Amino acid sequence: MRYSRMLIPTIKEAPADAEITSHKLMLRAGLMRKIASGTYTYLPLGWRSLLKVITIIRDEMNKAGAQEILMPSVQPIELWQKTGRNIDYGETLATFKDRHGRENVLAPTAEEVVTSIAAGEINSYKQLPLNIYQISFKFRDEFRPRFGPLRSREFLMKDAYSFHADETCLDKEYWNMYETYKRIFERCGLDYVIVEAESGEMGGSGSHQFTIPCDSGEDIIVYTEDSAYAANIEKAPVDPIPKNMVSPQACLGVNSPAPQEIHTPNVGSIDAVCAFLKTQPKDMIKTLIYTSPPLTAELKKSISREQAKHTGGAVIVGEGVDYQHVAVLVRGDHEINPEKLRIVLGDSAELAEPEEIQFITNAKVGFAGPVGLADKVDRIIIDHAVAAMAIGVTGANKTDYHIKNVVPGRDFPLEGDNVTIADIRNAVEGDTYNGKKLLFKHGIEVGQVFKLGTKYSKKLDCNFLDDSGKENPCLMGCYGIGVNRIVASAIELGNDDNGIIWPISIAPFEVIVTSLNQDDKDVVDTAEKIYQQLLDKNIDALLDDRDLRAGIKFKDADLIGIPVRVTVGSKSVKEGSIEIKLRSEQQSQKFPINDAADKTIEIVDLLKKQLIHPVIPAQAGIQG
RNA sequence: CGGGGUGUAGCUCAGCUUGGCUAGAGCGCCUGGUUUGGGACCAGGAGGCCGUAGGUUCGAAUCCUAUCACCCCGACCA
Repeated sequence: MRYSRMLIPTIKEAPADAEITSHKLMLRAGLMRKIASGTYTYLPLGWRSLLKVITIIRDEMNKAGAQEILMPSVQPIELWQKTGRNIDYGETLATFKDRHGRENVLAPTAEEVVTSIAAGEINSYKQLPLNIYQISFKFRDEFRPRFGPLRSREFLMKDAYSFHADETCLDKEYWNMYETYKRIFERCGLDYVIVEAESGEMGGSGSHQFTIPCDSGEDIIVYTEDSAYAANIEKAPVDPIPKNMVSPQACLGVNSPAPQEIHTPNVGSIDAVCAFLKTQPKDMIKTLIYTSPPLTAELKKSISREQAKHTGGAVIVGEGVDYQHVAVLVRGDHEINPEKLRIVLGDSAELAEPEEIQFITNAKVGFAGPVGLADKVDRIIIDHAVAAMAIGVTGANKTDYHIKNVVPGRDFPLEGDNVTIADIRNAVEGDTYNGKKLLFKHGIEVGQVFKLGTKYSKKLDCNFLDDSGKENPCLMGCYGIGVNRIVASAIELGNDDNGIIWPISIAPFEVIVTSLNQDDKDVVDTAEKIYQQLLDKNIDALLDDRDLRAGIKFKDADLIGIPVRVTVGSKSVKEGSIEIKLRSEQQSQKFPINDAADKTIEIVDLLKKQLIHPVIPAQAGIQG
């Protein structure tokens, strides 16, 4: 490709709305342009990188025995209603009505479609296992798109789905994909970490996440100090805090002073209460009221204060569904982990509406507490750390009042039919797991493998006949990779003040031949010759043939981050040589013109070999 | 969705508090000349319904109202 003919609109200053390095550089290097919030056009250089990633993924997936297909982006909502995921996805699922009034969704993923396809085509165990995948655009109407391609509304995803007759077979394919993913990320030149993950809305059990550790990542990975265990924050378990470690006052137990109600007018927040009572968040007990399962949007709208009053009792009965109210207790300095809570509950839950809370606690939001709450809710779930508290401050279930000297176990029950003590909060600094200190790091999730089990096959009748003629639902696995995120995280990892430093495997070009003096025929001819030689040897080369000053060409080459630069200028050509410089190094090296192409090819090969990175720390003894 | 902020030239922004504008700067772009190994210099030039719609006023980029778009923060707040 000739630079003079290519659309590479580099800019000196980054547009004001770019925050993080990769986003800024992708705009500055002319890889993409924003068209609206969370939607981007990929320009020639950006698309080239994406295509290179796609090629690597496709190659490895095919080698692993998966077959590529293509599913539609527009899917009928009926499929989603069958699995109930139109509710789970909520607003993130973009829907529209077509001219006939049929409701469609813009695919955020494709479990429904692929399972319904498989349901139609799979009849016998003899057709199993099967692994099919696609690389296509997905759409998620993100609550808040940000960080450019890291959280965009439209993005490229590789999604693979496998079907199996038994657990052993699923397990085997799961690890096959796991190993395939390792190869993919290695070939992309990324340092990655594998962590245990919750399977989230996908359902099922068994999941690992492939994460690129870097500060701009939105995910938090948690690992033990000896790196023996790593998980994401949604999953990471914490050891219970031993009671006697909490406070010397623990021994006071029932001898603690009696609970005392205090007037705390308009003091709702933890911080405000702490300031008012001169206490600390860790000495407070937060009481949150959840509704499980979450109310539908219609039901939420229909809750008015009047209706709440008349609902009577803690249970709101929807159409054939029992809605439970659950009080969840965590320490003031801790955060509830929705995934852990979901597992304990066995169902998803959402914070209750203010009207419900008011009805249950008899107080404005901000003054709920566990004392006397047991009869008013269906369940109470208490975090280990709260159970271990000697004494604490809570809301009084009375507007503008709190209670101090509340002793868990004395002033509210720690056991009973509807009381559960469990690990339901996020790990924080200072926590341990298996007695080992937990450490934290930000990361970008670039891939995830799941065992889905029969969640989708049961709902969509994806069955097969086994060798005894009995019908069974297929066991499924699913495996996703965010293509745009790979490109963005490569830039997060590889950059300096001058611009991008690509891994050679996903760079838009492997080599840039910089022709410095367009008015010097020897220079032009030499550059042209080397460029042609490289093309002949299948090197992905860009010839900078623009009639511009040297400085601009160097700056642009650095900004767009081409790994190898061959510089052809008047001075060196006169003495029969050219220079080769790596983007990642400061110094260039001179070589005779005749050796230029061979030497360049040698360097490109070397860079490719160096891509194989060791897996850094903590992927644990998870495997096998 | 709640809170905060910003919309002025392709990009980065000034001007708005205290209306007087025939709207500015730097970068980028076009022309000519001098330069030419790390984003050159000089001269000339093109480019804006000041996000949009109303309103106040002799007069609005500036004040008021509405609306749209974009950016940042936000589970709780017990």
